[in-house]
Amino acid sequence: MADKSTRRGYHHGNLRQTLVEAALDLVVEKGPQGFTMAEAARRAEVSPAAPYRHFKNQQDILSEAARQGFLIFADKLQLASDGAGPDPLKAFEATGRAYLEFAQEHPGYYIAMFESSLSISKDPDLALASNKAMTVLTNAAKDITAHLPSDRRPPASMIAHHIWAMSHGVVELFARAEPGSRAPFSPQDLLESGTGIYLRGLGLIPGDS
Amino acid sequence: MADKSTRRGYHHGNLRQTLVEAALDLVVEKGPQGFTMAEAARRAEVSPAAPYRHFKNQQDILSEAARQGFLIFADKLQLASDGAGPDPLKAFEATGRAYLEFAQEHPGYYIAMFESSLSISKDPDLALASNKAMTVLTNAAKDITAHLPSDRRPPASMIAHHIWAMSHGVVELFARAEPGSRAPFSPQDLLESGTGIYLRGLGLIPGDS
DNA sequence: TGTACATCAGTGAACGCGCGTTCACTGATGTAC
DNA sequence: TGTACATCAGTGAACGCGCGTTCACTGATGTAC
Repeated sequence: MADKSTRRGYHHGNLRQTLVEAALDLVVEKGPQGFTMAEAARRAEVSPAAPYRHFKNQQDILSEAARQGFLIFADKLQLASDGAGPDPLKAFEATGRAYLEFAQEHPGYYIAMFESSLSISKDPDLALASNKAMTVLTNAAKDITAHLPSDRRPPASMIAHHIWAMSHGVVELFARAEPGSRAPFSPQDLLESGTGIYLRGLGLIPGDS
Repeated sequence: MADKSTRRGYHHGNLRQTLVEAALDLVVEKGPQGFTMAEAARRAEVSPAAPYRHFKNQQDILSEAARQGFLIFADKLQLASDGAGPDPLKAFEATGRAYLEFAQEHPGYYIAMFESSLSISKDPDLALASNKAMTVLTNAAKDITAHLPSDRRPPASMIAHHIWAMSHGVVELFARAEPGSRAPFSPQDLLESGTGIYLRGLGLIPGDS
């Protein structure tokens, strides 16, 4: 209907973020390495040289995408944790659900963050954002272990790593696959039941019920 | 010292497997998409056209690599399970350790199998090999749940999926990273402690000890 | 309010490159008799 | 054992392609006075 190039003069106005979003789409469509500078520029309807006004190089766009992703991710986890009421166990479970939800709602961010093999430690901004997310998870773990007798209390960060690993595994193996291909269980059910059994193992859920 | 092209006449003799191995190396060095037909041929010291005598196209090499990987993987898991003695719990734990070991010993296979985004369901041979591995895991799960009261016994395949997810998560997040970057715990410790807590949650390990 | 000028954010053409794949070919090997 | 011939497994040159990045440029915007 409308002219495609409406309201676009010589300057784009929002090219930086548009490029990041193009990268996110591309990474979802073609895999973490399927993203190219040229295609991103094409989708943003600018010349192939334009992106270099905003990013040093190809890595740099992905890096920025991952950074944004970690921040949104951390926020979402925090929000879920905070909004689950006073019971730290409920908060922890809500955080796990939020993890999976994030991966499904924002596959592009998730891929940029965890599958594009950029070295987090090399980019301070990225490291900061990543740590922020990890901290939310670790805090949630701290809250649930606070009630455990100290002789049966594993380090909170270890628990956080366990849950992170299981969540990530569920996302990669069962949430990304073609529907029905790999599991007779939904990713949600798998993560919920898995963390449930795990939490019982910690002594936080009674044997029955 | 020796002439590099010693004992290589017009025919290579073992090009098919050599190419698969080159692909495995490349995939480790440059990521799942970093593998190229041309580079694989170069490493095998044949012309760029030679690979097409053995493989239909690029996908086809990766597919074959993954297929081999699944078979070796299944064997290794089975061997670990069988060799752990009569206690099914020990067998299950040994299987988990074998999973991680495989990923560390054969990163190329692991990447081809789980990170190169080939659709397993499209290649029957690949599906067969993949199922074989999954079956080993499920059987190990079946054996440990056999002793549980039936009202507290989750489906074996669900348990298998849980353990698979956690193992995969540990591999991807903590075993592949640059040393010391992400975790204060070794991948081995993380997986061992994680499955330990999980098995306690199933009621298979007593509360203490 | 108006003007000169610096700076910003685009353009478009070009570069060199490596890739996947195909083609007609040829050397080596295996087999029927 | 020897020979004719089919088949197998290589070669090397070529194709068209899309990519990342750079360059000198130019149009648009913001600012000092």
